[in-house]
Amino acid sequence: MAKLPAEGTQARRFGKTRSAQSTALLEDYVELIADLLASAGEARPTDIARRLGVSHATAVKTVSRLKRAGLATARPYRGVFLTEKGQALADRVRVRHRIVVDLLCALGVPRESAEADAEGIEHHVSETTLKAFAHFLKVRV
Amino acid sequence: MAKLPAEGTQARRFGKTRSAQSTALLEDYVELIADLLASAGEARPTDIARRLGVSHATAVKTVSRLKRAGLATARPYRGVFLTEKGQALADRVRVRHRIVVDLLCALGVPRESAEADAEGIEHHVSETTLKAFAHFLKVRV
DNA sequence: CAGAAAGTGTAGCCTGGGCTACATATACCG
DNA sequence: CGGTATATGTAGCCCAGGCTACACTTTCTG
Repeated sequence: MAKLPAEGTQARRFGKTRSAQSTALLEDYVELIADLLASAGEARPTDIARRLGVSHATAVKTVSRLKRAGLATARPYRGVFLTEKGQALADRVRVRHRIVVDLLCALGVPRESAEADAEGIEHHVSETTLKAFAHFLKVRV
Repeated sequence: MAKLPAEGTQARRFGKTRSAQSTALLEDYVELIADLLASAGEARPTDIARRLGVSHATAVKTVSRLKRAGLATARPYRGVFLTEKGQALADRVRVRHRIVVDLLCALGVPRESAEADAEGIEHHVSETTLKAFAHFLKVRV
């Protein structure tokens, strides 16, 4: 609408959105694995699959992608663990998730919706935006 | 942490996020096509491709998915148009996009980042959350 | 401690969304 | 009006991320 952005700008944004999507899944897995390790002491493919609502085969396949990406380690029949890099990512993701949920709640979104939407939103929140969220929460709540 | 959600809840959220991703692209296309039709009078596959930063072949393929989904019509070498359904979707998407961008700006996110992040975020904002955003913008700005 | 149950892994299939390469259609001009 | 440049469409490839089916471990239990 009368905006007519220089075509390169929009293209760049879309590219970024696309690549964000490819890492989103890995972030979710890493976050969940960290959670399972912390709460249950182990992260088994079946647990992961159940929590994510996918088949165990899908979970196994994705875990092998995590390994390829250097985020996790796993030995057959012995559960999944995070590498340092994976753990660091999990920490970052958890912090970001909290902030997004808190922000939505602060804006009046009911807890349940906030949790659900945050799951999708969080992967697209840049550092800059995250800082703005955190700042808003600090001064405004 | 220590949350241990009933496993079904989280699974449902992830499922929703996944399906949101599959419609996200179609929403982007529809929005862009509406934009091109409004500003240039026509939407050609090559323009779409350029704006989205993909090859024209990809654009053509996706347009055919839009057709299958009943959102667009296109005749060979004659450009792309939206069906009523597609136009309605475009309108909804545009409104949502505006609200998300405005909200981010209201929270102190610089315009440039707001536009970029909104591109990814908007597809995951539920009706409920969108209403909360709109309400916040009304009372608070 | 053997057999059943539960978990794990592998293979093979499908769809979406990218790409390049090539062939065809349209449009623009000398 | 013919030829070049641009746009369009098609084919075929790749990878991610789902799935089911099947085979094999591990664990639990009578």
